[in-house]
Amino acid sequence: MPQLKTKAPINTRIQARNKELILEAALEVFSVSGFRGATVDQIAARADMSKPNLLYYFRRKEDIYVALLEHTLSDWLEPLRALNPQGDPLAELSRYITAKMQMSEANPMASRLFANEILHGAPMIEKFLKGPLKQLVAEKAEVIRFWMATGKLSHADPYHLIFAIWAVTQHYADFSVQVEAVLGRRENGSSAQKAVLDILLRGLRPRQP
Amino acid sequence: MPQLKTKAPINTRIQARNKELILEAALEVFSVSGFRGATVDQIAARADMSKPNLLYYFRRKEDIYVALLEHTLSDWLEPLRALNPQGDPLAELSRYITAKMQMSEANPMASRLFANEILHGAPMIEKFLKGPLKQLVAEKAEVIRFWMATGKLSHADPYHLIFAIWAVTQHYADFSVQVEAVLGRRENGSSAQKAVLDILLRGLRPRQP
DNA sequence: TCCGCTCTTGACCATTTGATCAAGAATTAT
DNA sequence: ATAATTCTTGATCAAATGGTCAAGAGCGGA
Repeated sequence: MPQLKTKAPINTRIQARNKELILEAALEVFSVSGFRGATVDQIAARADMSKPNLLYYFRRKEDIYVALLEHTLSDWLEPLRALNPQGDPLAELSRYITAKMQMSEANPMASRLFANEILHGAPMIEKFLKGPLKQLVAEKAEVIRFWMATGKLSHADPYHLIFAIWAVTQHYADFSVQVEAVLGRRENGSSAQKAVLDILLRGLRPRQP
Repeated sequence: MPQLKTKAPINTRIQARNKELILEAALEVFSVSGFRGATVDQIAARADMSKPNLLYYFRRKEDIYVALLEHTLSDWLEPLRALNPQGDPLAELSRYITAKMQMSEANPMASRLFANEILHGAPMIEKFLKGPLKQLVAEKAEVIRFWMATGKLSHADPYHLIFAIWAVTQHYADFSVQVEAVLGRRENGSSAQKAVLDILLRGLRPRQP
């Protein structure tokens, strides 16, 4: 009797494990070399797997790349999502910036992966940028604008403030080679954190009445 | 009689013109695709030249890339070099930031070329980063520290302040795709300029005594 | 145990791409 | 003019690389 099994979309244990191994290896390779620069052989080698085996799980190189981006996009936005309109404005922004700095330090590879993708025109995540990201930023910019209107924060353009936070925090991951070359040493995460908080937030304290 | 001509290191008119054409084309291609992603064919096509002809002027793809980096590295530092210890601190920093924003807008391709190189570990310009760049930054950080010590600027870490300026100003060139996606339009250069100046400098005004 | 499905891989293929070469065209110097 | 030098290119090569295939190994359910 022909088994009418609904082509299980569920991963077997082996599939789950190997896909995870592949994504892990791919992050290392793509973040260093970019999409074009990375080779399937490199990824397979890092994942300790033959190339055809790897291509059994992801049929095309591009599929790995896209899966990787999707796999981390959501995490990337979490700190911004967590910005709480009811909280104290300076404390909320401070928490946001700190979270971003910690992500840069803990997972610079993911940061570089995105940086590379956007630098090259974001061909794979255009939809994401113009959709979910744009909407989330609009929402949070409104929150910031509200805080400013109520006098709890001095005035500044909320969008450009968010861009500045992104730029500065991700700089430490994306351009770490330059940062380390200029400082002549590996950067101490927490001292950079303090300095960045200070530079970005000091100007936002409301003037005393 | 055997011409004992000292293998003229001087470029002919044709050489000068064609090398310039090639570098111009190469900037467009490398800044979009990175070193690995760019192909010699693409560059040759943009330069309106056959591939062997291009390789007559630059024997290897890498030579074009290196020449391009060297060709622009110096320009890139000019605004920082121009920071004048004798000038008014806030005016000097303001001028520096404005100059960097204008460079980002006028020549985003050069900015992306560097961003890409550094993102990938700066294999070609490591020496530059650890030498000339490090030294220049040390010098200017000292100037900023001096300004702060004399009370003309409130205190902040000069190195991280410089990193923040780089990060924010170059963000508009390197991540323009994201900026435009989030804003839903092409960014107006001058409004970004104002916002950035405000965000970066407001906190540096010395508190009134 | 046995059967079907999943997993794994060596060998192979087609395309892309950096680079070479020899030969001819254009330019320059005498 | 003419010889020497510089410039240009079609043809071609070797290596790298994304992807395929068929055949076999391993695993799980009956």
